[in-house]
Amino acid sequence: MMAIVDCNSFYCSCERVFRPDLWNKPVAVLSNNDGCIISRSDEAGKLGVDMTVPYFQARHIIEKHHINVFSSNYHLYGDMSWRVMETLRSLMGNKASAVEVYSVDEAFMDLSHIPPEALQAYAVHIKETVEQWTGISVSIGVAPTKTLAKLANRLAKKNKQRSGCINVLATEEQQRLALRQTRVDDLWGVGRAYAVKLINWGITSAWELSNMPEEWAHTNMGGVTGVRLIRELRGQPSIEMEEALTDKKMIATTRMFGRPVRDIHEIKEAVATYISRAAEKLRRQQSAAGTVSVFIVPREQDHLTDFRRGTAISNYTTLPRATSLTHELIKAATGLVDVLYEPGKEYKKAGIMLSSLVPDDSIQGNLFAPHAENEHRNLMHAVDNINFSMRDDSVKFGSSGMNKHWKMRQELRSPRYSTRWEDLRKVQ
DNA sequence: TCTGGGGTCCTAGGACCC
DNA sequence: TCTGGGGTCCTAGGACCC
Repeated sequence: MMAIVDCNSFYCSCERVFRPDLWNKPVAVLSNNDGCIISRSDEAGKLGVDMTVPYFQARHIIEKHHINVFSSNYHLYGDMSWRVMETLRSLMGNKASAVEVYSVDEAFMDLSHIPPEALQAYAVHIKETVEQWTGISVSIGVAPTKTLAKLANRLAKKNKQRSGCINVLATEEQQRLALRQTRVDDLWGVGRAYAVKLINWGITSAWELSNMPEEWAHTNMGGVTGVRLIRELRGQPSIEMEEALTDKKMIATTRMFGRPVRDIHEIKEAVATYISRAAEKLRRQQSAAGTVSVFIVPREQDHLTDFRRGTAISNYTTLPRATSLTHELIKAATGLVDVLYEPGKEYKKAGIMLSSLVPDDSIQGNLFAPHAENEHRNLMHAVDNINFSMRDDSVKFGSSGMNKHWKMRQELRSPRYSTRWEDLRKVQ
């Protein structure tokens, strides 16, 4: 059997761990740039704060009910996430393959060693341990496949009172009932596009979908992906547990600007800053990038297009040799800005992507490489160390700019309680 | 006025090869 | 007029996830 452990209103819960005065109070967390709501507590939900609505639209409700709002604080969430995952790993005896970290607030666990009659009690044990050790409350779904576990968890969250945030679908009877209660567009693996298709075909419940032939799924739902989905719904495991800690295949950094930008130098500063951040991640996993892509999004036509897909203008360069050196990557990226930028236009967003990642075998320096190259590597290493131990961006490249007028807004961020000494919570 | 930021996998189709 | 068959690799784009 498979379990999914999912933190409840994760970002809000993180904010509350260090603020007991907010327990049982409505809380909401904003996306980058204080753009929209990306997490809200149950209390805030009941007051009418919906997920993904723009902040400016929810603002009147927030002010009226004195809802506590925070800009996102990824240092805090990242650290709390690590604590939760470590707790799960230790519960599984630190067997690496038994816990798969699926996202910042979710993990799959392989419970095949637990006898069916003990699953419910074991799930309670997991929940209580995580809550006691980390202060974060979780919901748990248990079922024979990942897809059914996700479905079980959804139902558990929908009715927290009755379920106690735990739902075990051990028998076929329970699974069938759960499938009947779930709409097809609420399934893990069915997004907006497939939902429309399915409903047009008259398939509305997960149960109905699970009864469709595999060949049908193959032609109509993305080939093997659709077949896997159907099998998973029928209780045949078709999505395996994945290796923990695999290297990224691509690293991206993209941001909205805090205000529209028309100056090419500011765009280049932003791009250089994003590259620096991505290159740091690149070196952390000991990779080098063979391709650098850049995109910028003009402000015009805002209302004509889906703002997420936007009308990004993009281009990429294939480097003569894969590299992890920030200044080489910056040079390529700012060169692309020259190609993409049109004078007179206003831009609202920019982003970069590092791809064609390969292991950087020579990251330790290479005896036969030119002297200068090793110097560069040592420099990068030093910069990473300083920025890690002191403060972000203590040391940075001049091309990243000093003033950063384009920088995103983040006016309501909480302290980094658990990752910065100076932000440590004080107790009287 | 004000709408996030990462990622992954899969398929189709073109280029190219023998 | 009539013009094979099979394979691989790569890329763009669609779909999904949180």
